This record gives sequence, structure tokens and C-alpha cells, in this order.
Amino acid sequence: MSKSATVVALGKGERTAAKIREVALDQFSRLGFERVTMGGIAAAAEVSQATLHYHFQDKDQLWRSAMLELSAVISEEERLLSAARDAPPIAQLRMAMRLFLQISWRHPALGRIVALEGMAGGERLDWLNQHLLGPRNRRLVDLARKAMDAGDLKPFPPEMLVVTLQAGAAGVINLAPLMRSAFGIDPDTEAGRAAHEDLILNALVQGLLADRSEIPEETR
Amino acid sequence: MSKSATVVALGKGERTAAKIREVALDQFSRLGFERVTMGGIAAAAEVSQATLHYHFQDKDQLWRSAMLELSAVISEEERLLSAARDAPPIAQLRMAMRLFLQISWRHPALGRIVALEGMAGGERLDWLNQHLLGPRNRRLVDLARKAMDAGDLKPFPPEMLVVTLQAGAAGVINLAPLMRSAFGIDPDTEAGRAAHEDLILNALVQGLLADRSEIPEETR
DNA sequence: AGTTTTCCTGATTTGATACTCAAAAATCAG
DNA sequence: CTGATTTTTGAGTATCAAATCAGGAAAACT
Repeated sequence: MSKSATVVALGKGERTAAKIREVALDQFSRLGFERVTMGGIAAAAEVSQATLHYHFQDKDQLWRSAMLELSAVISEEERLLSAARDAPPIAQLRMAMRLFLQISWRHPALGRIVALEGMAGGERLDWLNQHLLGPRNRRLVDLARKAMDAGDLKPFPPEMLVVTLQAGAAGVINLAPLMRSAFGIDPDTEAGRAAHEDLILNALVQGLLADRSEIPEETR
Repeated sequence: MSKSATVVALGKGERTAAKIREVALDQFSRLGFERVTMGGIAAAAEVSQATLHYHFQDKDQLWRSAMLELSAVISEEERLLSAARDAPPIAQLRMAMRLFLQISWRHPALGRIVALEGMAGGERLDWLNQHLLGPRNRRLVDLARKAMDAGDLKPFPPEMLVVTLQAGAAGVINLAPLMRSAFGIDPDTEAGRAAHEDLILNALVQGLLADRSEIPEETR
């Protein structure tokens, strides 16, 4: 092993491993764990299947390694948000929500992974919460609770905010195939993206109705 | 073949086929197409695997037959809504949205299926849109457009309403495992259900903020 | 009851996929 | 350049799930 110090050109091994992780992340996020095959990843990464097992023992470990590629995304979100540490909770929350949505768009893999595994449940979801999503979720819940205490947010279980937010992101990111199939609309355009971000945020924050009347109860 | 008229006790065959469809719908909605095995369905339905292939040729056809079990749910929604045919579009839309959410709760399979396949895309999603969801989606879009024309709804692509609504339902139904894993909250209780329905509907219709100030733009 | 038809099953085939391993090829240190 | 080390691979194994089929059980019919 090379003993030269921290800044080194990546060795051959680490370069192919990185390529594999990249391909794997893409496929896992678009197809979900089960529909991805080692063969498919190997082909897309232009290596043999055995190489996958050399660098990452098995499919599960490859999945985890691929997920960790997303750590940087979460960290960046954290960094941007910490700049507003001293703002009132409601302002931080708004910023956090917008950041959440923006990041969901810029890195669709993250949102898709959470939605896919969030529906399936199981060990992989637990792993995600423990290694990737935990701090982010706790921070959002915490902000929501503080904003609620300050009277700036309607009272509801603050954990719901995160799920609702995730679901809102899912609506336009993860359900893109649904939009295409059902309505022939392609949300993967820059114009579409901006419009949809505003729509979701507007919906969550201000609602969609032009007037302010109450929701009818007659159908309960 | 029995020639006796319309009202007959179901023959043995149709009874087991119904049992199989029921089990299949449950498993498909909870696990998604790939994670469900014919063996698993057979075991749960207490028949042999070969019986599945006798009644439904292959896994795809079984899936479709199971999905058609949900037609009744959609029809019931249609029936309830058509009673309000003469109300103003915005009132119909509100009713439709509440119905949509209520039905998502009462029949979680429907919402889960749409979310699961809506993320995956592909032939099964197209089939769902064509055979199950098409009319419902078109009706919602139509109502949204009319409400918009009447000035009762903020302007946005009306198709987004359906996806947003679906996503809202997904947030509490489909992402139940996420809620459990991330927050230790179980949304599968009657109290939880009612609270969540109100939350989503409030969010979509009126927004979550207690005040009415604008969304900040600084993070754009 | 006897006969025909429908229904169900065990055993098997076929196909796909994760994973292993010995050996070849590429890379690197001195 | 040379030998040691890392990396890659082709070929193969084991496992699991879908689909088939011929024969037998059950149901329906007369």
C-alpha cells in the first residue's frame, strides 16, 4: 500500500470502486434494491461482475457504500442551514423546507431512495435513518416544534412535517413516472422544476385555495 | 358449465380464485411486485403454487386481476361524488380531495400500489392508468381547472393537484414504515388517522403557517 | 350412481441471479 | 527491469422463483 501522504492520485482500485458506487447509486435510486442486478451494475460500470464482489463483498454492502455517496449532500444542507442558526425558528424552518425541496430536485437519488425504502421498511430503511437521515430529520422536527411553541405554526405532530415534506418532494420527483404515464407531463425540465417547487412549498405553507374559507366537513 | 341464471352461489373455482386475488392484492400492495413470490401467495392462500397458474396464467395476470379488485373502491368514490354534481367546482373539488384521502386510508392498498408503481414506472403503471385510475385522475384535473377558471384556486398546472394529493396520501399511508423507523410513530391507529387526514388536507388547502406572510426567497 | 367437467397438486423444468475461486493481467516499488 | 502486490476476470456453483404438465381428486350434472 502507498505510504505517501494524504494527497494522492487515486489508485486504480479506488477509481473503479468510485465508478461502481456511482453507477450503483444511480441504479438503486431509479429502480430500487430488488430490481437492480449485480450484472446490470457491472455492465454499466464496464467491469466484470466479480469485480463488484472484490471491492464490495455483497450486494448489501455495495448498496450501503453507494448510499454513503449521499452524505456530502446532507452535509452541504447542514452547512447552508447553520448559517442561519440565529434567525427565528420559523424563518429557519422555511429555509430548511426550501432547502429540502431544492436538494430533492438537485439530487433526485436521495429523495427517490428515501421514498422507495420508506415504503418498503426493513433493515435498509433503519440503516438509512441511522447513518444518513437521522440528524436531518431530528433538526427539522426540532425546528417545527420551536416554531409551534412560538405560535408561528399550526399545532400538529411535528414529525408529520418531515413526512409531509418528504411526500411533497416525492410527489414531483419520485412520482415523475406517474406524471408521465397519467398526464403525459415531463417534470424533468428546468421550467417544470421551478414551478413545481413553488407549488409544493406554496401548498405546504399557504395552501392552494385562493380564498380562505374552511374545509367542508360534510363528507366525514 | 352451469346454465342457471345470474344469482348463483360461487362455484369452488371462483371461490379459491377470489381468495387468491385477495391475498395477492394484500401482498402486492405491501411488498411491491418484485418482492412478492408465487410461493408466498400460494402459502397464504393455502393452495399449491400450480393452482395460481391454473386460475391466472402467470404472475402478471394475477397482478392485474388483483388490481381489478380495487375497481369497486373507485366506483364507490365516483358514486359519492356524482351526488354533488351540481355544486360549484370548488366545492366538488374539496369533496373530491377529502374523499380521495379518506379512501386512501380505508383502502391503503390502493394508495400504496399507486405510489409503488408510480415510482417504478413501466408497463404496470400504464396499465393502472388505463384500467383503474384514468377516469378518476381526469375528473380531478377537470375539477381543478374549472375551479381555477372560476378564480377559486391559485393558478398552477392542474395535473399537479392529483400528484400532490397522491403524494400527501403517500406521506402518511405509504411512508408509514418511514414514520415508524424514523420517529417511532405508528400512524396505523384510528386517532392517528383522523389527525393525519386533517393535517394533509389543511396543508394542501390552507397551508401550515399560522400567519399569512410570504415565503422567503433568499435561498433560491 | 355414473359420467363428465372442473379443479388442484407434486414433481420437474427453465431461467435468472448472487456469489466463489483459481488464475491471468495490470500496477507499483525498488 | 523484476518481483511482489493489487486488481480483474472467466468459468462455474448454488439458490431461488416462475412456469409447465400429466395425473388424480373433487364437484357438478343427468
